[in-house]
Amino acid sequence: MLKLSKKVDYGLIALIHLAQNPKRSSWSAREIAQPYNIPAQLMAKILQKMARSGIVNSHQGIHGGYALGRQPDLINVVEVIESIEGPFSITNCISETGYCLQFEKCTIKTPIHLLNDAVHLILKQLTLSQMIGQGMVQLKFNSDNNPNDLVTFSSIPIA
Amino acid sequence: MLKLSKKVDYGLIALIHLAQNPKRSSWSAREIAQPYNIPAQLMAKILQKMARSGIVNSHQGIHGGYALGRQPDLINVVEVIESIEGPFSITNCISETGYCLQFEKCTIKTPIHLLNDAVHLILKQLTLSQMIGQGMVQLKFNSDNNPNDLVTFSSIPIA
DNA sequence: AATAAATCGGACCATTTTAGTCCTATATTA
DNA sequence: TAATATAGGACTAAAATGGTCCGATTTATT
Repeated sequence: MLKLSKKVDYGLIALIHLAQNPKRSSWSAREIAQPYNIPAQLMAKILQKMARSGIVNSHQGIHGGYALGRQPDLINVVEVIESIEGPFSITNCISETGYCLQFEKCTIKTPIHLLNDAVHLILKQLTLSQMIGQGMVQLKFNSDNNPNDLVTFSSIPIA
Repeated sequence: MLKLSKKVDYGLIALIHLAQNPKRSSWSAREIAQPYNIPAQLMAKILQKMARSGIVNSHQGIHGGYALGRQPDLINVVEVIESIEGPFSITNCISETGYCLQFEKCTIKTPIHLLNDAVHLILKQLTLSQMIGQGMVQLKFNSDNNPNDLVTFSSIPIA
């Protein structure tokens, strides 16, 4: 149900690790995976996918490994998700090739599509620099009917 | 990846069906399921779950069936998700009994928690009355860094 | 009273998705 | 040339989801 996969969790952990250790020019998949008890080969696969989309740079060879491909403020969560799992969509009928039996009579297309856009925007706004605490508060939103509901992104836990 | 399940889709379709047909006091699971090509027994299970949490009322017997348990503006998407799938959480480590191997060293707890709250709030703001087009635009949000990004919930498609 | 049509709910099975492993090839440095 | 990395496809294992079956109960109608 609307869950982030472990692979994306692992990808984010890896990126945060790289962002927080900028002095080393390169980390191997194994080095990144070990302290978090993540299977090294799985971490390697995830880093390879992020490398294909330019989120990280890789180099092979005996002292090879991975480094951030961009500055932390230019890496957002949607990109990470899409690099690991393909195009982002909250539902089965958006950007889907398969035929949907409900399609013609489907009454939820419009609201779900709007939900999709809202979640997509939130994920796009959350960057790696915010996650490592170097960004200012960047995204906040509230609603017309409940102005007291306010969510503020900050890397510092909100009391 | 962060997908709404079919069961939730079906639940929403059922609720919209009930909301859009207020003249009939009761619809059976089969009647609701049929026009959308949804398996009737599965729809029955979903309606039963929504009945347990009061989203719909049920009555047994030969002319039994389901009706909305509340006004459409008092039913939101989070409730529907939680009635069908249990407590809402975007990740594996929030409200989880199982032990997380990454927990002590986990670096993504805080950002993921904030993401969770943001998505939760969006889902809470979207009500059944909005989905059937009887609500005004109710939720909009933007961000400090990209004020032009604006998502507005409306049951009328935005051009 | 009997019957028909509905909900209730647990057990079960099938399918799909996700997580993780294995293996071979290639690159790079010492 | 040996050691240690990435690249990537194929495969297997595990978990989540989707869907079915069945026996029990409720209730309106005949």
